[in-house]
Amino acid sequence: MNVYEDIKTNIISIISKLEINVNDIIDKISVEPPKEELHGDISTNVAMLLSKTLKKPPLEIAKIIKLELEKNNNISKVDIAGPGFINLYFHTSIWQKCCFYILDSETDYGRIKTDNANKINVEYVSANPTGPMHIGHARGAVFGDSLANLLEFIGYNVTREYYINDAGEQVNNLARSVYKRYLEILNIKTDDFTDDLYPGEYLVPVAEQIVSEYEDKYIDKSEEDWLELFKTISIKAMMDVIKHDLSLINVRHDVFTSEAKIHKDGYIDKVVSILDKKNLLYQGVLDPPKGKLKDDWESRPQLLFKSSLYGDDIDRPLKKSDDSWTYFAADAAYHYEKCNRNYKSIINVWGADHGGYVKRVGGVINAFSERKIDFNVKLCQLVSLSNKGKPFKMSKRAGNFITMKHVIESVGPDVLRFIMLTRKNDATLDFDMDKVLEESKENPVYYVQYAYARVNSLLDKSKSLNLNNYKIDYSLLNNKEEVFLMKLMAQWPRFVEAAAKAHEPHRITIFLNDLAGALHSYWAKGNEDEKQRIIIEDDLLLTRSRLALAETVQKLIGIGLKIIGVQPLDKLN
RNA sequence: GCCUCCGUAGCUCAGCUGGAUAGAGCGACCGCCUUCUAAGCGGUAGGUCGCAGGUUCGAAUCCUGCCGGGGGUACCA
Repeated sequence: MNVYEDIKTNIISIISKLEINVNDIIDKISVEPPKEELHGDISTNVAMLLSKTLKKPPLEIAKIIKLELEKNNNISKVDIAGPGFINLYFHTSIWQKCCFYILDSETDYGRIKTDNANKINVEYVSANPTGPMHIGHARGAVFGDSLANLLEFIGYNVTREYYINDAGEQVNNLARSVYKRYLEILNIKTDDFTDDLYPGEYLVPVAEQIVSEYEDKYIDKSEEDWLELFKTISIKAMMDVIKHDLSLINVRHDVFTSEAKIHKDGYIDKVVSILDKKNLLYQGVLDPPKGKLKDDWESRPQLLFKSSLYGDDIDRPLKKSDDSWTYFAADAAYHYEKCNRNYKSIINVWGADHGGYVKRVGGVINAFSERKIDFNVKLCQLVSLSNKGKPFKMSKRAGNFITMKHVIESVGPDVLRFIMLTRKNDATLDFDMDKVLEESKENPVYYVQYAYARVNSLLDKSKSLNLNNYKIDYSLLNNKEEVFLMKLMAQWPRFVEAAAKAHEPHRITIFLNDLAGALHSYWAKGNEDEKQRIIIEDDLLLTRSRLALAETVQKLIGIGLKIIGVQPLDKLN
């Protein structure tokens, strides 16, 4: 049951009797609650939209539509206001009906049945397997996972994917770093860690594992003898760490794709020949970048992809000066492989520092799919971690590198997940580890969880009252706070759908915050006036009905929390 | 230089893809616990939506140009 959708259908059927092409304006028709309460329950702009095509003033069109809408039994009053808005007022019974539907329905309110053909791929996290995850990775992980949940909720068949960057120089450096730790454990002197290596302590256990298995077999061997083995073991160990950390915040993936395998399976050659056939490759010389020129910049011809045809600033190289493939070449191959899996839509969740990469990957996807696959990159801006207002300056060198695991251990997975979704992805986010645990409205997580828990305490309290002997009667619920709650919940389906289509899971936390606030207000009325309490022992029919409303709110909060992956709490302390 | 994101109350930010008189929390000030959980509620004060143009019935929202801040700027991943 979706009141807004029903009214839109009603409006469309009305205007389709007029001599116009409804499809032209169907997406522009707004059917939404007006900001101003005085403007009714639902407002629509349809008369203003039709004004141009019908060549009549909006007010005249509004009058015609008004007459038709007045035939709808749920509507108590239709007003025409301002430049041509049509404002609808509903009988309270429709909100009561909707509320009953939410509570009674076995499926989650607002959920749309899965359409298996509607395949969508969401790639997120994809942290390099060179070390544990930090707070920035956490944002991408939570955002991506919640977005995947959200898309699933509105009926997409979602594949959750992780791209493992297990090829190239950085994983060789990982292996070299582990080799140094290996020598250290065996008391063999080595040089200090150079800039390109990973000095973190977290590699020591990996080296210990190798020592216990192979002893000193590799101490005096040359790199080519141990590199592959060390690399394989280290990458696996790091992926295990990452997967474990992700499991702590309930983030999971369906598919892990290995960059090394993309190389090995010959996808790059395939892609190069496809792009070449489409006349999108050439040998060329790039202009030096403007601004500060790097010391080692040299002008030379190289194999380039015509990404500038797809909105990129310049064409992008596929081969390095040593004739090996660039990261982009492998990434192009990876996305080609992804495109072959029949997704209608591909979403990549990246850190903002990869922003410059969007156009070229979009370019190859458009090239492969003939622009048929909808490609979206969601960039998550930086997270600045602080404690009691003082920013943490993180540097791997100084050893004050704060891992995601550390944050989870100090604030818990629910707080971490919720806070990560209190801002939209393209705004920077301040994460204060201390503030986030405060017992106040400063902390939106508990504000929502408290609302959920409060309903539980009502349920406990009411157990002895044998309320099941009474039948829920929502028509008893018509005071201001009650109707407000019901109207707010009726908006959920359109809200959740809009959030999913905009790829903005943070809107769920905002909705939950509003809903929790409305419940807290309702509750507080009972502090001012005993008759406004939910449990009233000498009116059990009313108690039963009010309690049902509270349960409905609780149920909807539970549905919303599930999308953002936060556990509801039955009790707060 | 170029690309990109951000700029809304003292602070941190929402604003439902163009709607009517711009909202919330924190901070400030004033109230509410013999009460279903006060991690809560109510109220007051606080705005040139960075600036200037443009698009139209209508702009915080879309376009252009500035100003300020973050990120990115061949051969890393």
